[in-house]
Amino acid sequence: MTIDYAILGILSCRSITGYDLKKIIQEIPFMYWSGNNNQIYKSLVDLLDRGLVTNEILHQESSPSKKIYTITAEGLSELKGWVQSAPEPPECKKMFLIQLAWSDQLNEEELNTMLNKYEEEIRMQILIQHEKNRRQPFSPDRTPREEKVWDMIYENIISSYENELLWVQKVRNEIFGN
Amino acid sequence: MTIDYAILGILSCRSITGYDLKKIIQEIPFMYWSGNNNQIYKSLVDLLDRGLVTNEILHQESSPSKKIYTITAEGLSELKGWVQSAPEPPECKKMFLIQLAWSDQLNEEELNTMLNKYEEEIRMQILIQHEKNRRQPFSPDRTPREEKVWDMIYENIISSYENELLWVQKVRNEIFGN
DNA sequence: GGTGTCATGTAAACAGTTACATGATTTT
DNA sequence: AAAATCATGTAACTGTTTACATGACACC
Repeated sequence: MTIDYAILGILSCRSITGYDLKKIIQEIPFMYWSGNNNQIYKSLVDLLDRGLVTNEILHQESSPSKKIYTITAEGLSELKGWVQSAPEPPECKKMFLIQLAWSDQLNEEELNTMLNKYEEEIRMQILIQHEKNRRQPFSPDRTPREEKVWDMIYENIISSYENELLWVQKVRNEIFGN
Repeated sequence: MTIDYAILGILSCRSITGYDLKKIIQEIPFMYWSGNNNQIYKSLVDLLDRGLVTNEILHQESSPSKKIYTITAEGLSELKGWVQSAPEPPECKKMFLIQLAWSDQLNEEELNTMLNKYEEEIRMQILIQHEKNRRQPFSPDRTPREEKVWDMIYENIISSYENELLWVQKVRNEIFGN
């Protein structure tokens, strides 16, 4: 599971509880495990078994006990190994392309409405991204280089959406233009 | 299941067997259900039950019998309804961004190697896409407008990869430049 | 004689999401 | 008094991928 490496990465910056990991992963936009993410509890047990993390149980009075997870030396080298492993190409699920592919039954007005809705949706996503970046939920910032790298990651996401916007405009031009 | 609509769409162009559907879905790049895709057999049963498709069984001597699926009027209107339904934003899984996010353990050379590998991978994907387009595995081409739409879909995929290339170059510049 | 294609499917594994359970505390 | 937060987790479901099974035929 690749979420394992997302967990190891976050733990490489600071030791935290599963609950906090869950919130961070939900907030960081490029960690696409979006909705209520309960796989992390299973992953943490797995990482413990493999000796890549350890945990310290804090019993609190009048509140459930916390488990604070910390990455081990083996965890760090496992993470480093994965980071350097062969990168996969991006996998994009663009449902809209499939909808567009079968748009032949629609008249011009209906097709135009489709494109408008998509454009609006993309604009909304760009706003959401900017908002997420503004709130800065989590960023390691251990070194100036890392700071730059994280900036570039956020830029990647925004630029993907902006590229999509340009494309919609081109489609409209190509089909309805001149 | 969204693969249902991919199936309905293909059947809206021509009546074919499940086997052929499988091959077409595998070949069309924006139908991302990639590997050996056996869900379609289950989907076809489902679509039959819902009356969105019918099938005609051809018994062949000395060869397994074929089931040729045809879309019904209800299937066509179901498809039209879905096409016009609210579009989802693209969902991109970019593992590389997660790898990059935890690259702080690497030295400059190792980081540069990572970026080079990713750039190479993206270039490879662009080649594969162009090759797929060249072979033209399936395109409906029922109307000039549909032809244009399909061209734009292919352009979307290529342009996403090209945007990714530009981004890698920018990252390299931002981190190692000047 | 082994591999590949045609054509259907089943079974199992894995990944990811949603819903639910617990139980105390804090906020509205 | 109701809702949200803290903190852990389980169970069930959906979606996707991989592997396997069948059986005839064609190709090398």
